[in-house]
Amino acid sequence: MSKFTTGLNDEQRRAVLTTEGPLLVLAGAGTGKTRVITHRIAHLLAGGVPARAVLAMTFTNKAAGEMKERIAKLVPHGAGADLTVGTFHAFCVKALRQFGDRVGLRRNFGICDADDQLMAMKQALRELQLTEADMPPRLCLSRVSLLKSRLLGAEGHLESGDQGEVDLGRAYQRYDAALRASGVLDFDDLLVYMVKLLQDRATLAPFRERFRYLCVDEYQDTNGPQYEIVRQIGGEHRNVCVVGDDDQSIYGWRGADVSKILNFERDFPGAAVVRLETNYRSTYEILQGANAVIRHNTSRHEKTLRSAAGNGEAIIVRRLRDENGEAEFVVADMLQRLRDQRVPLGDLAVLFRTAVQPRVFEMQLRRAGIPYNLVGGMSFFDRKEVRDVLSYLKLIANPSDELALLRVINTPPRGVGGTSVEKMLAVAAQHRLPLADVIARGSEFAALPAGAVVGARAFLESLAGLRHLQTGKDLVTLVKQVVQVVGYQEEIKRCYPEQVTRLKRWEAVTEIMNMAEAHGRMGEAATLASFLEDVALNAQDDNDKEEPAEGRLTLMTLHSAKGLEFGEVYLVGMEEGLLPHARSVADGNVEEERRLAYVGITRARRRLTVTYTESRARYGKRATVLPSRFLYEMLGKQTPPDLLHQSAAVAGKLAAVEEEGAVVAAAPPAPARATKPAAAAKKAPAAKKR
DNA sequence: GACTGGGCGCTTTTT
DNA sequence: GCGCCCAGTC
Repeated sequence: MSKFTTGLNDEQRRAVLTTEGPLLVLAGAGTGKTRVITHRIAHLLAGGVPARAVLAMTFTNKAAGEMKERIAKLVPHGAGADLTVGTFHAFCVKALRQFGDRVGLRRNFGICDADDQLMAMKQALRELQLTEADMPPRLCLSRVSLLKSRLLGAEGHLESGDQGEVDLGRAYQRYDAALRASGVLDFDDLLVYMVKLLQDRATLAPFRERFRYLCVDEYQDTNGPQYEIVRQIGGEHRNVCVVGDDDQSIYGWRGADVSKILNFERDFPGAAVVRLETNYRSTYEILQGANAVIRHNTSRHEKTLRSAAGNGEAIIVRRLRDENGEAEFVVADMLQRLRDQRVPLGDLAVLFRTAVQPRVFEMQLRRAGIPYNLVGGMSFFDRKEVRDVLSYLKLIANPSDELALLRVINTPPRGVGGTSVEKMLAVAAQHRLPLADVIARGSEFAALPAGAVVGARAFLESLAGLRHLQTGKDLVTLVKQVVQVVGYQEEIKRCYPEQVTRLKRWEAVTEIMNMAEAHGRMGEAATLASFLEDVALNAQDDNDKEEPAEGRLTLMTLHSAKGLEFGEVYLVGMEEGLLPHARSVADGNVEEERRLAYVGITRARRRLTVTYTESRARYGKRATVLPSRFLYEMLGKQTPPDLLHQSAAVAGKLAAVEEEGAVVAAAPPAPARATKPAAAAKKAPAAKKR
């Protein structure tokens, strides 16, 4: 026995005590997953395992932070200091900084974000003379990312008979070449290069020797390279504990591979399996609804959530006329809960499928004067000013960062327009020189417009002049000087005549200064490079901390709700076409949508309200909509076959439009509709007239 | 080279 | 219905 098992149920205890050999913990929503992981690690340490032998990997910084914090509370002061707890990406960056030269990386490689990726891809497509119509950059990027997340290179596509596929392969190659030339890696590369690194036995051996106990959180979200990293490091001693819930796998579209958790017992023969099914979060009624929905998925580990909390209120289902009515109802209901039931604001959340849905809710909430927090949306780091200033900094840290250079080469305008940049790039390609060198030696090349060269060169030289200010104590000075040297404040004034927007924009710039100041306090270890790395890897988190959690209600997508819980949840837009999303229906991904619905339902502790509408404005047009099949499932009803047909027809049309020209056999024509969508709602208890 | 309007096309977004 | 891209003007 161990003191770390007191207060745990039998299954949790078994998971904590099973320290040797492979272990799969299937942790349903709200079953105390984090508790098990943290107690298990504390138990390992108490049993004499040195902290430095433990490697725990998560997908988010938030999860990593929480894990560290909770372990620290369990073990004697300082005993957890040598644990390696972090995201896969952070772990890989650290390893690659140390050994990256073995796989052809520079020590000071940068990490590029989504925006840089898009720029690189656009550049690649331009070079290949592919128009955006032939090959939309975003789509191309997501396909390349998907390939990387399966550890696939471009080769397979280059030999394809299909021109589109060949183009994709070539774009993949050009894109990668652009990143390499800039000395940066994208997020997928961090994992892919780590796998490459571990392929070398001599490099792998010390990792295996050191990390004798592995733990992976949210294993259902593991992609190809991540799995490979776990398999390589843990493959010999096999002390690999993975924790996750296949029913909450909602990131398939970006490469997460549920089959990894479904096949764990095959991949690690002899694995112990623990199912955590006692839910400490929600009422019996809510879990009934959740179980009833998820039961309809076919490929899953069988699990049924049991409520430890006992009975509560029935799930409330409401049908509304349209999205405005939906928002009105929800906000009015919330107001009533706040006033009459004294429900704290922080206990309330509205969850939705798509980013356009919250708009009407925001309007209503503002009108009602209720403070809310919209999670997601544009992040601080997506703002133009932030991206611009960070690009200057990236250029100072790494003069060959061509992506950063291209972004700000004419910001503020310095006479280096698109045509000039094109010419410079052409010269660079022709002479196989970095863009920065072409600019520096501009006068040697007759083909270049003199004015543009002078402007670009002056810009690069002024940045180079600041390169000496890179240490921790000078980070803030550096940012201030950069902003001053390029004249960014004036640029903001020029672009935004309105005082209010101007101030907001400038605020973002000063916020970077604050971040630099905070980072500088790390002391000697703080450098410009470490600052940029921190920003790249922790961007999302810094966004989160802005939220004054209490005293605001939450609006967020189902995706961002995973892992959270709220006293009272409004799951809105429970309609065919929205949840499940029409696109997913068309692609045959209804099971992942069902998991999304399941995630939504299981966020609620004591009260769940599900709403759907009769009509909804979509792409500016109003259309009649049907209640979601998941609603029927949740209520234990047969989904009308009609509804599925109609939904498939709508989805089919969408797909046909998208694959223009392709002969897509649309679903059979919708039968004469006669379903009464209200039927489901009528049965639902507690539906009250407003 | 820098600024304005018409046209198109749309999920989700841990790092 | 909104934003983003490109094409057209000054």
